[in-house]
Amino acid sequence: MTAQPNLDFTISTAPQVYDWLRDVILRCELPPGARLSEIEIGKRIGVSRQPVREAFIRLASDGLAEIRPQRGTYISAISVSAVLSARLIREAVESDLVRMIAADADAALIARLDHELDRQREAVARGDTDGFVRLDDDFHYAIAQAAGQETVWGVLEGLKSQMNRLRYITVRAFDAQKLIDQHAAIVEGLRARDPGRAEQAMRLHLREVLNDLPELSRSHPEFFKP
Amino acid sequence: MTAQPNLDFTISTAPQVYDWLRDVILRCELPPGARLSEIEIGKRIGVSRQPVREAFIRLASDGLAEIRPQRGTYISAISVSAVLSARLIREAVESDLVRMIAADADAALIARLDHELDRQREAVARGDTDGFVRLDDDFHYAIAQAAGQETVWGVLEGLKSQMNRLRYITVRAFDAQKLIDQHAAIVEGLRARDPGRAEQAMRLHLREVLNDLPELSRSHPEFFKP
DNA sequence: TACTGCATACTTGCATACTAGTAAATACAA
DNA sequence: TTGTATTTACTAGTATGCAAGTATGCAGTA
Repeated sequence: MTAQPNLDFTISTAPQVYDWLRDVILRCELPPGARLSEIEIGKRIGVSRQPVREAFIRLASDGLAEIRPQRGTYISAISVSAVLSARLIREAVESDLVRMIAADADAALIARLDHELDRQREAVARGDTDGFVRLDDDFHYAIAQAAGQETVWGVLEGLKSQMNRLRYITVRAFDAQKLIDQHAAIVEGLRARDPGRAEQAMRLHLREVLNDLPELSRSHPEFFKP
Repeated sequence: MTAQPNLDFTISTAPQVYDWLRDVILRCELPPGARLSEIEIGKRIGVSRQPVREAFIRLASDGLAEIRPQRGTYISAISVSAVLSARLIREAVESDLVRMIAADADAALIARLDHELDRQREAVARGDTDGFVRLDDDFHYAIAQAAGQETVWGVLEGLKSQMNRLRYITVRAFDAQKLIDQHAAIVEGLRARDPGRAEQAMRLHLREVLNDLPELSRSHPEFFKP
């Protein structure tokens, strides 16, 4: 973790420090359990303790950091129960969303989703893992948008933060082709205007993480907590 | 808003200030749009700006306050889209939970929920509105608990914060009897071990707020934002 | 009366000094 | 060598001072 944020001193620095640290944590450049220091980070980016401290407070309220008074601040371990909760909530919500739009899925929507599938295949073909992760998000956002529920997607994004770190400590490269096939199954359900089929495809897709989580938490117990 | 928090100076004051202000805001003792001041609140409870400021930062990241640099800090207006999103998420998640437990709802669970219904009827009989609100939460928590998803309920509680304020600006007293009947319908679905019936009863119940929201936002436009 | 410009009194953002609590290294004794 | 007391370095929590942006009221002008 040597990189620095690009600070714009014409606007408040504390939120910029927060955005930077959040990104660093979610990418596991600072691994769970790593120690943070107000002074050390302040020195590195050229500000006092105060803005760094305010960033820590927000990270702690997100569950991404843990402030132990008079002891130190640490990157939170990944909470297995938080991951499972976020997954369950995603499944419940996104299966409802896909059901809502299935009945009158028009050609424009199907074309949009088919296009997203093409982009996903291209990313996998050129081995662009980070790009695929972004496109995966784009696909799910497109469905929320079609349901007119962009705000709901915003809430889900917040919940996903714990799950995000999982991708970076995966033992083996995750099977992007499998995920694309599952996306395609969802689109097929929509193309057929079959709510039940689209819903089941979505549920199956969002249960995928359940396959990897036990193995992950076994092989990296130091990164997890109950 | 004349009350003061009971500060325990053996532990950090900033989180106590946060808890107190959050409670005050959610009970609408400080209405949406009201102005907060670091100095003024600090003086009132006998601490400096710093702990108050840290409380403001957390409230802002919860969406309950809005910090306008060099201008002031204000209680956030109730976001209609946030309320609608929280409602949609609740419906999706809780209908899934009730479906999960319907198939093997045992006598102990039914007895527990029947008991909750009795307590709700008692609260209404003695006109204890605040008590009923708490019991309403207890009922839904009991269902989450039966599904082994206490953590999920914790997440939902965070989302509900925007909805909480609605209860306190209701034009007319809300129809507690109607809500109890809806709760009872959910229990009937569980007693019959009928997942579909229990789910539909839960969905109907959680759509109730949709009836009041338009009227509320029309009659108190100053408390709402899109 | 209506408008402009400025003085003034606020606000939050940031830096810094100080306090108190923790933990680890060290000195010392058995 | 082992166990204990003490010192020391470090942490976050709080208070406070200063800087810079904003709103407001008032004086002066047309």
